[in-house]
Amino acid sequence: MTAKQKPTLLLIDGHSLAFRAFYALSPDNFKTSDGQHTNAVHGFISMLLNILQAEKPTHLAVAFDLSRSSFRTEEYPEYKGTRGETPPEFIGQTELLQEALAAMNIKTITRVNYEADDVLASLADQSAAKGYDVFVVSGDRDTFQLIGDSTTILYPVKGVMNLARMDDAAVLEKYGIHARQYPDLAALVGETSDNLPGIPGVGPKTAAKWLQIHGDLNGVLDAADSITGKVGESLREHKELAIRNRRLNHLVRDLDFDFTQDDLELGGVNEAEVKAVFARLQFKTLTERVLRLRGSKPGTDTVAAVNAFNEAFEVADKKAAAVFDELEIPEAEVVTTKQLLTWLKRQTQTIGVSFEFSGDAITGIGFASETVRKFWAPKSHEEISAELEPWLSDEASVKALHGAKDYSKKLFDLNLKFAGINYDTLLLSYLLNPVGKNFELDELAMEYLGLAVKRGVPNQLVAEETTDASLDAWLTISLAPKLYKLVEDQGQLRVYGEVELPTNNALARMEHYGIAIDVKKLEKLFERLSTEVVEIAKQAYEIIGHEINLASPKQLQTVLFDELGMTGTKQLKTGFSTNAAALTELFEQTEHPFLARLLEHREVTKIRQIVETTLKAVEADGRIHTNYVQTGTSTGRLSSENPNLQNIPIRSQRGREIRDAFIAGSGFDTLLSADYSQIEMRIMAHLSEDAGIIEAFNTGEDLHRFVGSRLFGVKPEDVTASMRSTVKAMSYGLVYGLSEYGLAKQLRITNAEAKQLMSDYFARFGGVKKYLASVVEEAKSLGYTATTFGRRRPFEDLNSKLFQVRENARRAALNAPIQGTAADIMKLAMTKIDEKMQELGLESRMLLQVHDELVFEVAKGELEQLKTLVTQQMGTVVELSVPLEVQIGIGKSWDQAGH
DNA sequence: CAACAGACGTA
DNA sequence: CGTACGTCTGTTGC
Repeated sequence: MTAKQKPTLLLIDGHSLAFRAFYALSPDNFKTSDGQHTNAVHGFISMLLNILQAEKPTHLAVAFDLSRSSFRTEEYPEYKGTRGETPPEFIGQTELLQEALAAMNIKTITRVNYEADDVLASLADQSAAKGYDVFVVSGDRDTFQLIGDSTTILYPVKGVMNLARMDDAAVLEKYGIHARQYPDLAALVGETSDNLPGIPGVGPKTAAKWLQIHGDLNGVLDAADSITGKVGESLREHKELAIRNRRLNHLVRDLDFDFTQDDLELGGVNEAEVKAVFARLQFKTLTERVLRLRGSKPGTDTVAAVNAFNEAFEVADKKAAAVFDELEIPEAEVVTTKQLLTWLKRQTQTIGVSFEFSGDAITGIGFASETVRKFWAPKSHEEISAELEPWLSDEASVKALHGAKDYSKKLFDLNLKFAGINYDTLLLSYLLNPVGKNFELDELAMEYLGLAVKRGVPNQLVAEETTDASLDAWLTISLAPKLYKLVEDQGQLRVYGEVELPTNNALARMEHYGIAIDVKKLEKLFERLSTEVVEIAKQAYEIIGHEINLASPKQLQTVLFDELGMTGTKQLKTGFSTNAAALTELFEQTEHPFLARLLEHREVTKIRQIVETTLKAVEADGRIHTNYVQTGTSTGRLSSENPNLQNIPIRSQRGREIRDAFIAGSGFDTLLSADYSQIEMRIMAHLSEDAGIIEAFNTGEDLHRFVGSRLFGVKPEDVTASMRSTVKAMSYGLVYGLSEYGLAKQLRITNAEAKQLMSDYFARFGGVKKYLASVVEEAKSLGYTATTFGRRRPFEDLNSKLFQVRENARRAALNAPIQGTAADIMKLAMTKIDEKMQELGLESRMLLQVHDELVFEVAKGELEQLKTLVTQQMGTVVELSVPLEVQIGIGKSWDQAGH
């Protein structure tokens, strides 16, 4: 058979892909010098070029919705009614996109009263009938009904910008039904994004099961009477919803057009037009990619357009941060040891590095400059230490890594020295967006480079198939200067260079060392607690006369609120709360002995559970090596995981026994614990410049007693315990954005009393009031808060129309600079202490950080020296208007070292 | 088996 | 309706 290329038509839902691009790329990074956002246009064109390359269509059209109204909204006004307002950054981009498409000689189609998908459906059907292969790009799953032998849907999937190729087999695999049945399934299940509720209780699985048996929606409805159970009942009751949904999700396939497929044939782009339009968009290499399209027509070029283009880029180049170059990923090259060393020796620029591990062993290392990718597979650990370690440990060989701490720790474990790390793209991206959850290289490449990295995922459009370390190294070196520039522009260079980056070293060492555990002691404790649990549970069962699962809130609700007839206090989604606060309140009302047993059971099982996970985390060296996550919080604190050593119990006696099993390891004398006393209140004093609070700290008087005496107008010695605890609750509450309502609830007073208390407080400590108000005001106008070191946290919800959303943002914004400054201070102290300890060659080690506390393992004869060093460094990292007080404790265990 | 809610440990 | 976390358990729905 002779191969003649079948004509292939590519149809795109314009809004759908533009929106998809908008959310994949940050608008902040795609802006022209006059402030027009272009991320949606850039992403769209970039995606389009990828598809053209991958599918090689001969014909192309893009359909746009004209407005939100269509014949569907006429029938059902709530259709798509849940969609929010258009984001302000998106405004104007549709028009720009249409201009860009026009310049590329791509036909755009709209139709009054219809949605873009109806246009696509009609074109797809009519073209398939004429022998075309058809690809439809749409984020609307309703288009699955178009799938056929010649029609395929390219559907955007989550994460980085990718398109899944949905044919009948793919739909069958994902949903268990054929593509033609999909709209029936959607009708039964409903579509939240279109504001179309489905049959209550019916999910995709149930719907698929019915359709497999009964063929289509009509079949299911006809058989409704024979479907048993709750869902059957629900179906009979709500069948008209499904019928309506099916009518609305049916795509119109017979629209007439005043053009033919021939008019959609891809010709060349109009070079002058493209240059003119793209110059306005300030797209540089994207323009080159477009002009490289097959059959570009240079004919109508004009001098003016070319000049405009060149001029635009002279301006734009100076504003490099606003302009994106389309990047070419270089080919990876596998190198021998000799080739690698020769190459490394010649490099003067920063090198991107990424390691590949198998277990603990290094199996490969990627290296990259902006234009080169190298991959080296060492033959042995010895080869690494002999050949590469000189470069790895060379301070002057500057490196860029993504997540340097984890690599440093692994290299410490392998006894390799590692230095010269100036760029950590993980930390840089965290500083740019500390609220983010995903800091993976691929995601960052999409957001900051406009680059969709493909790693050979099947069933997706693949531009580049590779998974090796050299790609990570190249992405790292490509991201590093851009992220660094952004961090610099935001004034966060200090927090990066002085706080985050150096903290890497201290953390890598702490994780590498780990903390010693008295395993026998914990095992005994576990046994003892288990016995207690059984005993307490037995007593509880006897009281209510039967056994239940005391860990099940649901079963507890039945016992408490049905069987025992108690009146619940706090309402949750699933019924009344059974948490400790609620149980305590119930106990005060009823004095029912079951509640006492239950509360004790809760405490003991919780402690036992922590003992169990702690024990499981002990490694072969008898120590626990937690993982500190430097990107784990939105305020700048660390978090600790696997296991979390920042929430080991201390308040209850049973809990403290766990701390008693955290001990100094063999060869070490004791543990030393150093903590900042009341650091957040001190920062509040400093930031607010409130004379009263500052005086309290400077006189050395107990803070709460001092504030209490001012607030209640009595002598400090006459402040009663209850006055002091009221003041303490309020002072701490303020750091967390406490409201009158919250204060009233906590102190069990009326709202009016709480209001009076707060206004008295603010009257005496006016600086605090002024400061707190200014934090919110500034965050509202700037869109972020900042610590004294410049660490930012963005806030978008401070002007939300929804009370709860707005209030949540307000409280978080009040707290962020305080908690964040405390975190900065602690990280800085850790770095200084770590550096000093290295410098002095101490054998003692820093092991744990718990936000305001550090735990050290003290080597013989070093106690006094370490004590002085730690107190000195922690106390003097920053100069505040109040002293930074450090408390030191020493003991054989963490519990004994605590205070 | 995964996702969610509820609970609870820490600063 | 006081901030910031991580982990476990039961439950639900896949």
